[in-house]
Amino acid sequence: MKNNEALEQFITHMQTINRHLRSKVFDQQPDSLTRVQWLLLRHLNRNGTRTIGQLAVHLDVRPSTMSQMIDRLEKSKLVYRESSQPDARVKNVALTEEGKDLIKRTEALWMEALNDSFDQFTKQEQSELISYMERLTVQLNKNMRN
Amino acid sequence: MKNNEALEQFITHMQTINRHLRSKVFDQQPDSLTRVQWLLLRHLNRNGTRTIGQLAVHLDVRPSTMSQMIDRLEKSKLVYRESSQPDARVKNVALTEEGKDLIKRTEALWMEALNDSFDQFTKQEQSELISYMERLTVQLNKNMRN
DNA sequence: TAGTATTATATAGCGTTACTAAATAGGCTG
DNA sequence: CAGCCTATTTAGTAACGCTATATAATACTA
Repeated sequence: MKNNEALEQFITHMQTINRHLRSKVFDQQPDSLTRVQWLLLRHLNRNGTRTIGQLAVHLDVRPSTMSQMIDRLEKSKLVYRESSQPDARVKNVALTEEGKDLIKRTEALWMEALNDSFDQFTKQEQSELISYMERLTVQLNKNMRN
Repeated sequence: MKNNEALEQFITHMQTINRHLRSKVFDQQPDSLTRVQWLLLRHLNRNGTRTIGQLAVHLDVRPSTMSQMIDRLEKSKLVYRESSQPDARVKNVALTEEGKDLIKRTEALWMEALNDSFDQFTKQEQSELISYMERLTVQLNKNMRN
């Protein structure tokens, strides 16, 4: 198998799996959130309060984009902004109780479906897979710095 | 490592790596294409002519969305539609020469950057990683059918 | 074969995403 | 303190993505 072919297969699988991660069909939950909003809320739920800038970096969008996304989520009462210290320019974003409830309600089915597939691997296989991906992540992030 | 934690790490890495796959920063090419347009064009370049419906399934969007995306790419003279047989309703989409040129010009750097990271693995590791992802893909697609 | 149901795509409308440009306020440095 | 940089906001615009609807083509059934 030539290298280009291996890489191409990898890319294809990556894109396929990621579509599952993003798919609203996947979790089969009827709600009014967009895919991106859902992912953003989940990220906040898992990782806690984040600044606008951090969230923008995380999703690889401009801070202005993130600010406007947070506007809409604030309007929906799913997140709130609060000022931060020691830098008064920074705004932290956190989930409201309503936001937390929503994620909890909708995440379980999503996780379960992913787990159904992930569970086919042994513990060792899981570790190995994660190790590969971590190595890739590290290297890709390095390349981004160059 | 608890199962939920392993899965969470996997998800995080997946999302990080995929952001690289999608990032226009990643390929550092100045052009007027959006990320989604670029991915779509590349898909056509690699896989040849596809129907609107097929493309919609591939990107997990509605056919109407895809039709309008193709409208814009047709307007830019990067793709063209042509009727298909034996079903007269079906429209095939193919790259123009201009579209092909553009992808060729922009893809090399993108592939090279990915390869820089992928190359850290031995051939055996690559095969193993791809095998894991294939197993995941198959299982996830099965779950979608249920 | 006629009528009905289903399917592939197109079109329009609307909210969201994502970018750029510009602005404001805060922080840092010489 | 002035100038420069930074974090976020606001506005404008094109693209994305959905729903609703329409049209034409195909498939199915009595």
